Amino acid sequence: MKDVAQHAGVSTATVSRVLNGHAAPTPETRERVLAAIEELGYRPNALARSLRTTSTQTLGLVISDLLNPFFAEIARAVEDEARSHGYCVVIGNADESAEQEATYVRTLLDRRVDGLLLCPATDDPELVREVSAGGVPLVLLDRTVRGATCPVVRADGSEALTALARRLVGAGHSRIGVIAGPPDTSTGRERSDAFTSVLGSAAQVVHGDFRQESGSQAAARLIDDGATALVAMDNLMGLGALGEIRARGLHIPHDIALAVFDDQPWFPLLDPPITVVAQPTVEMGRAAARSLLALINGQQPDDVRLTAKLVLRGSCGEAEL
Amino acid sequence: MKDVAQHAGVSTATVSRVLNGHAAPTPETRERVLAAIEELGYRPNALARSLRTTSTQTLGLVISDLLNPFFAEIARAVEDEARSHGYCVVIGNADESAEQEATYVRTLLDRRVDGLLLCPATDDPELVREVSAGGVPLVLLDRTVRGATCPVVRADGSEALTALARRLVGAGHSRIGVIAGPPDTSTGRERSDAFTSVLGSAAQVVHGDFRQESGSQAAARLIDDGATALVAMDNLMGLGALGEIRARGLHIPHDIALAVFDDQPWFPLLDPPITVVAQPTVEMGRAAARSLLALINGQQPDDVRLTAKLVLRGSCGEAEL
DNA sequence: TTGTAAGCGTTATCAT
DNA sequence: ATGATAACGCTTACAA
Repeated sequence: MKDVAQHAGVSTATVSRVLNGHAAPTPETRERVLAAIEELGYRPNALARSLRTTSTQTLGLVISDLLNPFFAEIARAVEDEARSHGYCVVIGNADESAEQEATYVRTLLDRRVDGLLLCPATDDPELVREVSAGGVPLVLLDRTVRGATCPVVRADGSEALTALARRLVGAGHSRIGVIAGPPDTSTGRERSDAFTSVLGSAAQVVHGDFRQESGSQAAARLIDDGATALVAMDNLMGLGALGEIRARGLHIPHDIALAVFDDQPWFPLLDPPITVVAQPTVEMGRAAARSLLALINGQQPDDVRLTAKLVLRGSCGEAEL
Repeated sequence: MKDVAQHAGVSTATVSRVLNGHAAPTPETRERVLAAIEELGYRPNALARSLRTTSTQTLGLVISDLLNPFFAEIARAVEDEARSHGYCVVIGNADESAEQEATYVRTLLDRRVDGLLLCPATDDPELVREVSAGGVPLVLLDRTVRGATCPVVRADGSEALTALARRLVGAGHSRIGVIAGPPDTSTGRERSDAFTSVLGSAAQVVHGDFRQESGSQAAARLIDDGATALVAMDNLMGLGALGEIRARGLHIPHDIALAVFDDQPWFPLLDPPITVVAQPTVEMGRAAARSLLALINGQQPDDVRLTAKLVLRGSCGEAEL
């Protein structure tokens, strides 16, 4: 910057003014400075700028699992929305581990992100408290924590799930296996509760960890126990369940019905196509980013509750109904 | 930091020494400083530290498309490797757009990442030159550019592709449709070349853009032109091709054979399972991160060339061979 | 309109 | 072993 200033025959203050679009500099000096910048290939140091202004124009996003297409879509939407407001997004991948999540949150805070988007790995409000204590704007995404005091953006699947439950019962299923998420996550509990509340003793619940392997194992147990329908509460566990069904040579929906929470681009391509509860991922991501930006700008955004939709495709024997 | 210093009755210099694990401070003072840090909940400002040390302990990763599971896996591997060396990764999503890619690269450079991992959107060496001119360590991943002067990490699929081509010809296919990537990307050209070189006039090539929609369109054209086998040169275009095949009610492999470059967890679950050329994504990501770290440490890592493997599963009529 | 200079939170040099 | 102090590259009163 000093070089640029010298080159243009001005002070660094003037260079800074030109850089920041201040009204002050004359068109002439602006011209000269711009020329010098061009010639020297000067690029401002964002670190120094941030140190001075205490604003990084950066949002932190800590997600549970980058390999989960659900979160990948969300990350993409967050990024799009943030970019359109001149913000950058730094993504942290927690891998469904509470420790790694905490590590990432702290790293991002240390780097002074202007705000944080968090998909909490567990219910524990401790980490959220820590962030809030630091005074950093925070929005929870997809999942919430006990007694959350910050805005939350999520999708409500209860209606779709009860509709699905009724449908399965109507189709004659009396032993329905639920592959649920961890009981210490809000989505893990809520989805399972919404679904089973209609079912009573017809439902049998096995908890997984939102990953493929746990889906296979849960499916195996439930099938062994005589389930005639399986509902996986997240797409990765759904993938695992599907694998187990195939491995056993069972036919969908004749031998066993299957439905999955979260849609995937390839679900319609299976035979039969998979019935799902689809979350509005893009809208969730965008809404979360908007809420966070509002918070950063001193507003108090409300919680956002979008609704997930049941998409019937045939894997629950819809054709026969 | 000043507060911590006061609290502990020392200077900020000593606090810094404790923080950075210098040998100097006595166990006693160290103790006092640590206590003060704890009590005040002090966290060092990474921006200030970086400004001073000119090291951010951060790697930049600019990938073509976060929604592409291939890149998501790579990102994950890069992050794992980087973390194990105490580095953070900032991911930029270029969306297969050269402009957005350039924007991200510049943003990351402005934030003074210690090194950059780039999956170039096109062949154009301009951006690479820009980075190199800035003296920032750079490693190319998956794709290369014309006359690249920096280390490149990629997978070689030519052997697998020629084996696949021979197999298809042996199975009697004389009209083989190739859904290739953009001709201005190294992977787009190389894969298509490797595959068609064995085929001669039996191959018909249509270029897509590495995304699902272009895969459907290319498949439609090729099928209309009488192709009896389709090979998609990336998993997203493969997904599109599969959709088109299903939409037309064609049966794999009887009506048409299909193979895809890049494996996916759900490919084995289709009926028949999809034959693929599988890239070692995790190793690619890790190798790239390692090369970059080596570069940062002043070494001169060699190019890394891993090999992709042909996985026969049935979608090319292997059972009948 | 422009320049001078202080300060953002660190680290590192040089004394002590 | 510890403490002043300058410096990192920038922004922003305040003065001119």
